[in-house]
Amino acid sequence: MFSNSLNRSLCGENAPALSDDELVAMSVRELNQHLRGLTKEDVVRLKQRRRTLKNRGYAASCRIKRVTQKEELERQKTELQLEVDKLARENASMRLELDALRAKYEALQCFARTVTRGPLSPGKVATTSVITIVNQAIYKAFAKLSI
Amino acid sequence: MFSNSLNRSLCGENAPALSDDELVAMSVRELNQHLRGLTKEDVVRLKQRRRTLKNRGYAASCRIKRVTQKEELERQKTELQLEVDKLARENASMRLELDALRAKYEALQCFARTVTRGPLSPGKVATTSVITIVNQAIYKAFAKLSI
DNA sequence: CTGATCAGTAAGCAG
DNA sequence: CTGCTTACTGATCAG
Repeated sequence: MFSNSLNRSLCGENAPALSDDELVAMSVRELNQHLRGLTKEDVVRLKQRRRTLKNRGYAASCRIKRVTQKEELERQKTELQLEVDKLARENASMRLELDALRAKYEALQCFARTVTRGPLSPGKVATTSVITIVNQAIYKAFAKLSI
Repeated sequence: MFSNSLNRSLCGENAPALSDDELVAMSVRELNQHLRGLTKEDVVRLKQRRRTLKNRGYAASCRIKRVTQKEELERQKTELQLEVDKLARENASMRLELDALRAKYEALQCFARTVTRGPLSPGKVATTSVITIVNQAIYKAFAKLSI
């Protein structure tokens, strides 16, 4: 907002009349060297100008930090949303798998119960026909289960 | 930052010398009434003061909005994190259930295959002993499966 | 014109 | 003192 190139022309006296960039980048030791032979008032003025320039920079970093943190927050939010979606998909597919398996298991269990219902007793029925019945049941059920 | 209560005492002349709060809350129509009989310069000054006061308020809302949005973002992030945790737990328990059911299913399937291995043929083995073998196998396997 | 936002400034706090 | 943050201000932009 302010022109740095004007600083030199403003001080026609001695001292190279530091630009804003030079002044703000200067170390304390360097600054003290440039302070030699200046009025106490000028020293205060120069130090205040330096402080103001520094503040300008601090304010800028503060703003940058603020937007950076906001972006980081939004990034994390997006990441979490993706994870939620992924887990939800896994969840749904597992639920389907579980239901399907439960159905298959129950069918197989049902068949097994059929096979074992009323333990086969020899002599009660003609054994040959019992065997035939068992075999038929087994083939029918297992075909249905595609075992 | 500035004392509003001082405004009245600063203008000893006519006009009640509006406080900041009054000036900023005033409608344009009300403002025009207070503008009667003032220097063109004073009118400009008063309008500028009003604009500055308004700006002060705008800046405050802007800051409030900023922190509100940040808090909202963090709230959403927390919410998503909770959902991730919940889904992950559901996921883990379903995976366990699925594995357990798969094991049970495979055991039952294994038993079923044993029962049906080499379809029973009458006459090849004494039917009575075949039936006994089948029953034993059934009871043993089903006991293990706790059907 | 009104409201919102940006960049600069000073005040004030913390290290 | 240095660095950061906040409130205020004027400039500027959008509606």
